[in-house]
Amino acid sequence: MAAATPAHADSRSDPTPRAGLPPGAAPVPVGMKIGALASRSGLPVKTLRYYEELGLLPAVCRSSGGYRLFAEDSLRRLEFIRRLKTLGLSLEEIQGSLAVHDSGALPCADLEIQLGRQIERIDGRIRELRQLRKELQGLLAGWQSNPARDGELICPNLQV
Amino acid sequence: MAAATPAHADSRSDPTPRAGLPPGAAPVPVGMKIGALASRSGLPVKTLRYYEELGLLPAVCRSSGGYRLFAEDSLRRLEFIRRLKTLGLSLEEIQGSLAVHDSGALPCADLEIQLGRQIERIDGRIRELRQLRKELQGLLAGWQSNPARDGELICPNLQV
DNA sequence: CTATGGCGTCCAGTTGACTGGAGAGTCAAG
DNA sequence: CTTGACTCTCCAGTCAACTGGACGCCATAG
Repeated sequence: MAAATPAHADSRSDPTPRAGLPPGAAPVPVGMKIGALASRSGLPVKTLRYYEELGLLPAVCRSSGGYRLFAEDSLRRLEFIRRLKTLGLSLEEIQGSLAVHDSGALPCADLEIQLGRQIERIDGRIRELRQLRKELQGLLAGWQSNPARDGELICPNLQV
Repeated sequence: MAAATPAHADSRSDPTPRAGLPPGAAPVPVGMKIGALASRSGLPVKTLRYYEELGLLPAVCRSSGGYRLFAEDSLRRLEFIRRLKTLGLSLEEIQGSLAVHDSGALPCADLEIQLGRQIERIDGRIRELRQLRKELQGLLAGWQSNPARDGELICPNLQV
């Protein structure tokens, strides 16, 4: 069992629609089916279909049976998506960068802006959380677990 | 226009179902309708119904016409909810404290725990955000807006 | 009487990124 | 031919906290 036992050997799946190539040329598969892409990328099939539906992950074409066929570079695309997701970008933002890529340009300048914005969002969020933390801390500093009842107040510590 | 011009004078709305009270006693309304509570609390009617549905805001009873009637203390209850929401507690958590209150006890000890947990959640979240920020910062520190193309990489800066 | 407005229930939609399932078609192995 | 794995589309549900709308009853002013 040295080699030649791919879990999803999906090469010869469909009559590749090319004509007039020299016979004996290397077998160039037109694409992999979604299950192969799923197992190679580690993402669920459902997620891949969802990405395709959003336009993040275009399929090369459909097989005669209606199956999505993906190119090899779909894997790189998914890596790109995964990376940007871990950096906190939304799929919509990622789609923007991919659109730049698909237009033939490098998305780096675009991404620099997006990631810069992401830092700002994070800073804003951290500020909010710190403020909230401060408020909670202050509240708990003077907290009495068993205070005297204060009129109709639900919680005397909060004065409400 | 000194007084006596409430926007929603909903006192005499329904025949209060009490019998045998001394005549001449102060008019004690059995409750206010949802619109009155809405305008006095500043919350939308829809939200109040939603809270009631969740069990956060029990109505005293229904009028003969099927209208929810709320007690005066509903206002305090809503203040309590509002306050805890600004402190980041979920409605479910707030409901827990209200349940303690409704059982006749002070919710302070319970709340102390909840708010302590909230601080921990915040700390965790801040740590995550700081880590993410660091990663983004590091990435952008060496960022090249217009790098050379690197093979099939979508973004050379990210190496994906 | 009507007209108006408040209130009732029930159902659906919002946001984001999926996830689950039904029911049917495809395809290769045995 | 059958089986089983794989795939398709379409629809619904998840989480939270609402929000919007349709349709109909209730109550009161004129």
